[in-house]
Amino acid sequence: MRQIQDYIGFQLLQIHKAHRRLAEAALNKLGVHTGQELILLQLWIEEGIPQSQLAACMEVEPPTATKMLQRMESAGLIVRRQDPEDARVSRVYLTARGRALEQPILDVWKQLEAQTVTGLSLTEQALLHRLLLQVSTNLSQHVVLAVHPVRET
Amino acid sequence: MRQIQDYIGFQLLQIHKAHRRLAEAALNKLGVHTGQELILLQLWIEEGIPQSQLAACMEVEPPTATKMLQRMESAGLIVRRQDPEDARVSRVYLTARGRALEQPILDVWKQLEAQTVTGLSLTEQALLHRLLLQVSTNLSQHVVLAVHPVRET
DNA sequence: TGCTATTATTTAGACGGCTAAACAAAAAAG
DNA sequence: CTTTTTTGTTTAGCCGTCTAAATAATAGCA
Repeated sequence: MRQIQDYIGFQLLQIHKAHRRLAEAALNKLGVHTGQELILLQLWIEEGIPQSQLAACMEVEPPTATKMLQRMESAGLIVRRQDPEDARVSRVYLTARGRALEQPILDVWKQLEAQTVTGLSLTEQALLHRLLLQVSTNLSQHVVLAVHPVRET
Repeated sequence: MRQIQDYIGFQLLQIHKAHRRLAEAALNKLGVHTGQELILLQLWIEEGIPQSQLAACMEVEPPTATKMLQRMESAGLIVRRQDPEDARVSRVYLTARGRALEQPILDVWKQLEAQTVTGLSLTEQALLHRLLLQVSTNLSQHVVLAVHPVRET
């Protein structure tokens, strides 16, 4: 049987862990946690969007967004204000502190990307990107895997 | 500037999320959570290993292993027994329930892998594997990324 | 108008992951 | 042989992630 270590799926798991480790270390120095920078990234593009939309474009469930935003608000990175037209929606805005993180965080991502593709030619990078796009598509189909029943001996 | 969506690092993040989603859905039906199956995987190879070693080969910190094993013990998947020779180490053993999960879980992984590489030729799969190996190596160097100071306006 | 969906957010609680600090037992040093 | 150091595990507490259920406010419909 093939070793689990040979599975692409397993490699992706390990890579993700390593990638996260490096990102976390760098972002912590800026007072941010991995994941939060993606929220900021969206806000730098479009400030004041409803948090439901923020959750959607991050592909995260609403409760996850709620928690993260609560923490980011406590940390003084963002503020939330109720929409005057629709009292249900809460819109998210940057603070000066949140705005000031744009360049440093983009820089962290840039360095991390450089580290990630070290030793790969531009051709290989493009190829990897294409292959990962296919994988991404494959996994986004929300198929239901068959699960064989457990027969206890 | 390059969009963050074009970064290999960002693709890896999304892929991991999707992969985890599918794995979690399938494993839940077997009464297991993602991550726990990797512990079982190791135990099917080598039962009775010290949990420090288990943590090491999963590349996870000791407290993480402790928590997971506590839950898995509550769930009746494993048991932990103190080593008689060295009272510090706790060795991990499978229960019948944990042993019975071997085939179903391997099957889930096999299906998930098939889903992952759908549409890729064997050549492309080998290529992807090789490229990911390089990325894995790149990210395993525990370099320290430079972090530019934040200048608030 | 008033009742019923529907929609946006939050709370509660579980899980994987981490760091820092406590704890216990064995090994090393004096 | 006693003290100090090292090693293995655990506790506490934080963060991201999820699901299920509660809450609140708008929109729809009779």
